[in-house]
Amino acid sequence: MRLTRAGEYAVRCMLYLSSLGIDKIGSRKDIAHAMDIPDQFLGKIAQQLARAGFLEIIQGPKGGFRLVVPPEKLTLLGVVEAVIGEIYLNDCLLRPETCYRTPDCTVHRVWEKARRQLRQTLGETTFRDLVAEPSCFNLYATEQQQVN
Amino acid sequence: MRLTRAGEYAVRCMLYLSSLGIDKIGSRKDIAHAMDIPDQFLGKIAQQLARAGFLEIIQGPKGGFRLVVPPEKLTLLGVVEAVIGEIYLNDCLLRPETCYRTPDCTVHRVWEKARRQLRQTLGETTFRDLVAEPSCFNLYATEQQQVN
DNA sequence: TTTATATAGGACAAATATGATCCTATTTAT
DNA sequence: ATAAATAGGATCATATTTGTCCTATATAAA
Repeated sequence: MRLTRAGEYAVRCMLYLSSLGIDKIGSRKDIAHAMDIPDQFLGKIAQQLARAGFLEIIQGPKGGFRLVVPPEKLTLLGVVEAVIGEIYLNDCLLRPETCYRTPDCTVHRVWEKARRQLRQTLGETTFRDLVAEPSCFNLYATEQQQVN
Repeated sequence: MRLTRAGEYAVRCMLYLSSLGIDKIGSRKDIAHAMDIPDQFLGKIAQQLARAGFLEIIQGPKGGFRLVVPPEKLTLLGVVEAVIGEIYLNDCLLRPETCYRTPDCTVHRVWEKARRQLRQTLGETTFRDLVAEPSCFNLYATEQQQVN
């Protein structure tokens, strides 16, 4: 019941790009190094983030990733779910057909509430919020920014 | 980010025992059949629930499992965590040493809040609540009860 | 227009986690 | 004593996760 590495890496990547700001390209190698993400793996994750419409991938020399959604429109929930899929906390909610009396099952209702709260909390957190104050990783991004 | 089968089975097992009430023994086979849990697997899970002090395992003929905690003292959180371990939603919280500035990391704080809410919601739900109204599975238990 | 740089994306491999079963030992009611 | 029931170690099967390799493709710059 824990966020996967891929999900964690996605958040780091978007933290980096958010601190760069919109329209500025970060190379895959730079991001991978700064945020401690395996380079090739980051490529895969970026594809998912691109499909979700959060970043644009630029090929060729001077290529890399570019944020296309302003950080204040980008939520933690969106980024995480783009990579791990929509969050369900139990099978019962994901596959109601396996459940006998879904609508009024008490257990069901508790998990539904838990899920709603979780997605609410992640959903109301934007990357603007996250980058505004120091986080475990955005210090790397700012270092990088000064170097360039 | 989903509850494991083992966790789900543990909940079902405790639902059954809660509806039986304290001091009444349910055989492993009966529980497995009624709640649709693989018989041997249920054995393993029961061991964990026994270690957590939620049920007692009785060997020999007429053996089985017996609830030792009143359903109103038994929470969904307790049962789930007895089987899958304490809930953390990301590695960052589980292993703060891998994190560079744990205390004031913004990302960290969001996950911490999410975790607190989740554990709160699961923790305030008791098995008395769950058995009081119909759930996906307690109908089996009551059928069983009538048969015996 | 060629070359070098950078990512894309399919295939695949390794590691880990999960789900479940087999088998012998042990407990206990009768 | 015997039979019924669970314990618990070992093991297997499967799914998921985390990557890496390799060829193709795009593009900036000489």
